[in-house]
Amino acid sequence: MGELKEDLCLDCGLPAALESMGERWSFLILRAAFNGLHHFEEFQSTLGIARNILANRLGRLVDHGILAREPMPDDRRKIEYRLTEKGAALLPAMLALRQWGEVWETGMPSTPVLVDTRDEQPIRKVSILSHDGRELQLGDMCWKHTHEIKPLEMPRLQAVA
Amino acid sequence: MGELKEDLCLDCGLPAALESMGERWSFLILRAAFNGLHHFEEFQSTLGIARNILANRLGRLVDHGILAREPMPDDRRKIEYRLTEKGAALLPAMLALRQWGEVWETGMPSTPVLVDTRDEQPIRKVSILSHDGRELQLGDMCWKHTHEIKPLEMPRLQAVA
DNA sequence: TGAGTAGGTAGTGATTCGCAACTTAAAAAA
DNA sequence: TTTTTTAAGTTGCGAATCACTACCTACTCA
Repeated sequence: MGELKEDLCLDCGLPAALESMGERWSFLILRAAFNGLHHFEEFQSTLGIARNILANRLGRLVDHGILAREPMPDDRRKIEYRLTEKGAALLPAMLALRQWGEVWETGMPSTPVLVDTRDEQPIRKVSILSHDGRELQLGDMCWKHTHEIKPLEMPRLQAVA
Repeated sequence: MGELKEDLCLDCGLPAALESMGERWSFLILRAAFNGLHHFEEFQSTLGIARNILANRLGRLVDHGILAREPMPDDRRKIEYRLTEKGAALLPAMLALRQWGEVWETGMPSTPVLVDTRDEQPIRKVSILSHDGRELQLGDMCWKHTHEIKPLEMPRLQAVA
């Protein structure tokens, strides 16, 4: 991929994120991992991905610290790929994309669905919230440079001391 | 791209979403659109993308209804690409991915940042919330099939009638 | 009418992709 | 112990996609 102009490359997490997740299969492999798959052959037969591409993508995800690669102690041929903390942190992005696909492409809810273990109720739609918890649409927001942002005035209760 | 096995292909919005957004440049073009860019040359000079690839991606995003293509009335050479409702709905996914990149790749906040127009405070981190608003981590959730989910018992106030 | 500009196409070589066949090392079976 | 099976890759090859440069075509403006 060509290089971005500096001001769009250095200061935004998106190109950085795409460095590891910008390839088509990466998301699907990761989704399978979130669904509890751990082994090469599981990914391969479930996704129908070519073996060399799968090997390449798993390697890349491991290189980026998104998956951890570990031979199983009881059968050292078996390699377990499991999500790292960094990989697990991609869940909101994955879900947001999946939910978008449900609403705007397939028109139906996906299965299976993530539920809160506590009460088995489905999670909310991923959305954008203001600092005080209101849901925001694109029209409710604008772009500011970091230095333009004023710290929030807190109710000064324990302040002065 | 090869075809997925049916049970992973038909019932999930993610592969559907990747059909339009699975290519590397798509996210970056869309980010530029969210940042207020509207014209071919703006995208080209800002992103440094090859012209034919840009033309191809813009066309594809238009085909998928994510961008709308409209010649400007005052100068009909000029074409305006603007986000459709469907395109704007990708913002949570884009932000989630960008925030992930900030935390796990660049290690610094991106600029510019989205703020609530009302109070100019930055938005919250995109996260996963339970139906009643608690923030959930991966360990707090599990997968269920749709038919296994029981409707939530509501406090029966106006129920019986 | 001629110059400039916005938005694209065309040609070309490098890279990536998907498929099938092969490899390697460990485990299980005989 | 030898043979077979299995998990996880690697290799080779043709097809598709990519990026780079140059060219093209409307339309506008002087």
